[in-house]
Amino acid sequence: MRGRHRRGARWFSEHLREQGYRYTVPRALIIDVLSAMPGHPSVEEIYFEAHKRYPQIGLTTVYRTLELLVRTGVVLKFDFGDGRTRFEMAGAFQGKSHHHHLICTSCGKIVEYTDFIKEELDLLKKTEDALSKKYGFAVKSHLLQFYGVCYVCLKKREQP
Amino acid sequence: MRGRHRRGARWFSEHLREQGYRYTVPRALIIDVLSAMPGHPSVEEIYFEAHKRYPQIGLTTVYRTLELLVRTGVVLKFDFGDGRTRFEMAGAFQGKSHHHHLICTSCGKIVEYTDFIKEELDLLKKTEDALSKKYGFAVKSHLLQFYGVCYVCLKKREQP
DNA sequence: CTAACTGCAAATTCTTTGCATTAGT
DNA sequence: ACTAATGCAAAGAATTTGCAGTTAG
Repeated sequence: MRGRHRRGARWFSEHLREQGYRYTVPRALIIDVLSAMPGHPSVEEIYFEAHKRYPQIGLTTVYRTLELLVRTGVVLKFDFGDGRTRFEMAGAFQGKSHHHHLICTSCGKIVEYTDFIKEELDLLKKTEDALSKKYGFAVKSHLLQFYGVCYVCLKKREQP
Repeated sequence: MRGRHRRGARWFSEHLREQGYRYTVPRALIIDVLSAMPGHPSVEEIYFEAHKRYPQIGLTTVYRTLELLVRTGVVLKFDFGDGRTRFEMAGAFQGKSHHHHLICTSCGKIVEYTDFIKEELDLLKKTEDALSKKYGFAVKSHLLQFYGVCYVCLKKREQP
């Protein structure tokens, strides 16, 4: 894997331009910052990092930029149920492959798994096609998450 | 299907009691109201309906009760991306079978589909087992949603 | 009886909007 | 230059919390 698909600033610039958007300093920065952040940062966390490098950035801009990047397919948006929206670069822009999430409903721990993904993706693709046909939808994406209790929390419950 | 699995007040009463909770008037009412509501009502909508029959109910109680019912597996909770949390009775309590959702990101229309579900559930079950083993999680549930643009919105886009 | 539950009001938290200013192309 | 994008302050919306009074078991 190792960044094989990583995209440079040039690519993002063109990607945005093509869709009629400008490639601005805050946008470049947010892409850069998010690409370097592990896990699934919230708006606040992204703002915090961006602010370190460019103190005049506003929280509003972070909100608006993330919304734009999600809309143009550069960033993925998740709700893991902790009350804040979380983000990550779409796989292809980070050298990561497509993955799904396993969420501990007790402590919030998130595991990204890629095992078993191939079979899942095949079935999801098949389902997408069938749904498109049957309901006349242009299906664009899917969300698959598993919820449970992680081993740490399981142990805590046994002997509290 | 036809309510084959529908549960009566007695069942809910015992279900809550077993877990150490009381079966109160507001709780009974919310279960009743939600069971009768089609689609995926928000907290406000559930409150509105409940309020008709029992005007002294408070919005806070609706929030707290739904949280409780979700926690005890009676109700399912969804985020379809419109900024409010949405709910429905878990399939078995409504005579509905397990289903997934197809969401129009343009107008918010939700389609519940049950086609292909059997195959999906088989694979999801298999994945749950594998994830449980590999990551030591006790997997409790999953969420699968498809996003796209419905035919109405597709048409609007062609000729605006 | 008495601990759990309720309802109100106030507080919090996340997110969006309006608008004057700045900056990309 | 011309318009999209930004940043600030203020508004808005959903959800949570504190607490005194009520109710189920």
